[in-house]
Amino acid sequence: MSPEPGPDEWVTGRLLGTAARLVEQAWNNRLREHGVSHAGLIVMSTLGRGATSQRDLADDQHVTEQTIGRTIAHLESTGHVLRRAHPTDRRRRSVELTASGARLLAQMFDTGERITDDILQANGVDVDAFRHSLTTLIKAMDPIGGRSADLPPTGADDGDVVGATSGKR
Amino acid sequence: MSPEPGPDEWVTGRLLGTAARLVEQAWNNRLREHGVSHAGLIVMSTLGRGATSQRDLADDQHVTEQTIGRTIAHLESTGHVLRRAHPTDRRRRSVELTASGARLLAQMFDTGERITDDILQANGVDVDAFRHSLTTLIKAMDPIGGRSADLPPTGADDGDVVGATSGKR
DNA sequence: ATCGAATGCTCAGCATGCTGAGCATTGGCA
DNA sequence: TGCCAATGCTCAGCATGCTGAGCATTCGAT
Repeated sequence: MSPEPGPDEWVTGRLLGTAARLVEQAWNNRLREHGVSHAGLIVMSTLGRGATSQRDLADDQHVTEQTIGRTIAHLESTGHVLRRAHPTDRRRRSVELTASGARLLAQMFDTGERITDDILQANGVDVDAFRHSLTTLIKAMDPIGGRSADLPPTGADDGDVVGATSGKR
Repeated sequence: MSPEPGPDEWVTGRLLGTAARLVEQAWNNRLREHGVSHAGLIVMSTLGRGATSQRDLADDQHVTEQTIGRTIAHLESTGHVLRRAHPTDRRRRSVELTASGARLLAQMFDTGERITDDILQANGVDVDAFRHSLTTLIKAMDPIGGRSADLPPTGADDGDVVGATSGKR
């Protein structure tokens, strides 16, 4: 018979999903006591570079505006984030960190949790190459091309992070 | 100390999540017309190797039994899968493919969609190394160690029914 | 200046994940 | 043999994703 999980190709997607889930879980376990989720932390880390609209956040995270809207609503309800009128465009809502949010972010920053990279390195995996593969895949598969835009360039060595796709659409 | 998206480590989890989401989406778009989700397809592909319990499926997919239970309920409601009493253990429910489910699986098998690997290869990424990195990460992070075990090794022989392991399309 | 398309956001509804609780069956040990 | 922990599954409830629809604002072309 066919004791195979399917075309070889299927394996990659499966592994990707499992790995992402495990990493997210690990983060959530560490973040639970602070009342924030992994998704929330990522949003907050982006906001740490300055206020933006939900639209820009959605593009940056590669999720829909509905999803980002709800996540932000949660962050807002816990007081980590604030939504106010956008200075020039009344359709938009400007999102920014509150003092409490900034404090939490800084705290997480300091602990500098290393959940994945140490494990990879300890097992002889080239982390940079691994990240590059992921970035390549994302760039190639992203349906909305390079919509994410005017976030300030990330200062450090993370060369080609997702959000770095330039070119406002 | 600069406008960074967080410790460098954060980037990996972010990329992983985004990539997994994009791949899942791509699959779902292709599977929608068949009334199956990516998660469902993966379950079905495992069942293609023979009936098992929900417990074993959960371990195999690295998700909780509650999650697998609901996914299977959906597959059952669309007639792709069947649950019956387990032959020896009345706590368990034996899950197996129906004729319709097997047909759909074979069909997806034949088309042999290549969503990720071609892209990676076209961009000079070593797919095997990429998979190896993912597997390493999963093995190291999996909280339930090696509970998923008694399923036949995935890569075994190749006298498969529809012979679509690769090379197609 | 006006009208229609594009854009930004929200609500409603569905699917996958997870945790927490609770029920039935098994299985090990006194 | 009898009892209690472990195991397999389900229900309830929450969070993140997505699609589809609908509303308000802005932009662009006439």
